[in-house]
Amino acid sequence: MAPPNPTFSPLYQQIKGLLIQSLQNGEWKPGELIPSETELAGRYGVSQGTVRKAIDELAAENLVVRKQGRGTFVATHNEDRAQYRFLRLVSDAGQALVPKSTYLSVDRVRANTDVATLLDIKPSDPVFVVKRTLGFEGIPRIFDEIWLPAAQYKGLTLERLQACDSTLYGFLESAFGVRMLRAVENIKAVSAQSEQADRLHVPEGTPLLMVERQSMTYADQLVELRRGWYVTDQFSYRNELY
Amino acid sequence: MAPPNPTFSPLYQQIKGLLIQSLQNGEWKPGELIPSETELAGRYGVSQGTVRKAIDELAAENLVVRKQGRGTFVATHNEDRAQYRFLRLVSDAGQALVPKSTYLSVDRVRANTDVATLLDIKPSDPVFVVKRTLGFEGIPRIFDEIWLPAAQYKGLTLERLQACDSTLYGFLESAFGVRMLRAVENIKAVSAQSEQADRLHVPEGTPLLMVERQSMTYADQLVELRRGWYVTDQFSYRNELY
DNA sequence: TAGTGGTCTAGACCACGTG
DNA sequence: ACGTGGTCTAGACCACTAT
Repeated sequence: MAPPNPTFSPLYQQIKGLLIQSLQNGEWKPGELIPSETELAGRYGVSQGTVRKAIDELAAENLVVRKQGRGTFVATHNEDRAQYRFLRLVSDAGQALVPKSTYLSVDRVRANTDVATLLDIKPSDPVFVVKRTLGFEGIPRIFDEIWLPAAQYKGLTLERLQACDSTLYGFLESAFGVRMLRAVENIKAVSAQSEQADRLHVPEGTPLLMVERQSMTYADQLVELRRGWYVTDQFSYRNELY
Repeated sequence: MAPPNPTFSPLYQQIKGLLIQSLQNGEWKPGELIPSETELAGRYGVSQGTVRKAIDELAAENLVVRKQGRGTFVATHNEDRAQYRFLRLVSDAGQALVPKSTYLSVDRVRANTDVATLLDIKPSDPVFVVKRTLGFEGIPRIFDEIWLPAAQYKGLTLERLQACDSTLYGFLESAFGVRMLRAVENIKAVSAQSEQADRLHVPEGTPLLMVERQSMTYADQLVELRRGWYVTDQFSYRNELY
């Protein structure tokens, strides 16, 4: 007899929202243990199964990591073997590849309209431009140009990047509290222009994979734009479809 | 006091296995409704919640599709709006793209070692080679070479492909009962060779995205190998990372 | 109105990791 | 031995779809 509720939202979704808030406001930091399911159930006044379903979704989105017998941890780009979580490369021989990065430059500039649009900021807002290469066995095979809205990365310098021995995302997470949660990539084939050819030690005109990535943190806020040029004669970009 | 079971397998995983068997042996065909959760619970002698968790995983893997109030259906490459489930392209303007395919040839040949390895069959086993283009607004922008182990596609001809107005996967599903469930892609940038340049109306040497896809059906059995060359100056290959 | 999947609960027990 | 997440159950109720 009761009318159906047009704005129905499952309890576990609301709990999920509360958990995301606690993650976002830093109540639980990357790498830390969050309270147990029963404790959270008590805190929010719901059953343990409802908390479980909320955490299930967070785990599916890689915001947290469950470890049986130990607890649930906030996901981190550091110290996990989740290094290079977003970079899926396989060598032609079929092995996974671990690149080594070399930072070339960091500049503070004003965003052009192109970059501003893709970062959802105002044109002429300040951004850092980071250039680097990723190499395998000493040979640079990826050249990245990375735009970071300056507002969220105050104090970024080339020296700090070069001094850091973790992943870029690991560094940005621990130094600026910016957590990369999700990204969208658009991939094309292009011809190497002079700068790319130079950085990658290939002739101009060499076909390169161009990967444009927009990365997001909580609430889908854009916090990185990146264009990478890949020399793919020894390896491939790997993707799985379901 | 009881010793832990080293070969522990959750009940819902076993149920999932039974459900997959029924899907595989054709008890429920693509597009059909499968029995309700309560009925399956009765059949297997478990609770409805256990069946639910099994079906949850099948739905997450796109083997079945749940529709609230109606039931659970076997996934299909036909009649769904799940057309081109594995092809994620976006135009530079940001819209999704719906290609139109043109079949060029079908040949029955013996697999070379390269193809045989990637299809997990014996060299010199017979395979069909299908060539086609995908176009947008009449302009061919993707050239595909598709290898299909002949054993599973008896009677495939160019005429049948040309006569069919559904997706390739939709056709292979209804004509041969082969369901593409999962695929792995390796992507590179290459220079257009003569055949590709010819088919795609671009000069030789044009940078092309080369997408090599291995497709699998139940039990991860390889049932397709495909190499596609994409002219990516008007659109991109889209990928989402989590 | 009947049947389906979707949510929520409460409680029991198991497997895993750590002391 | 203890606490955690993981499984399983049984039952109640809600939302959606079809008839």
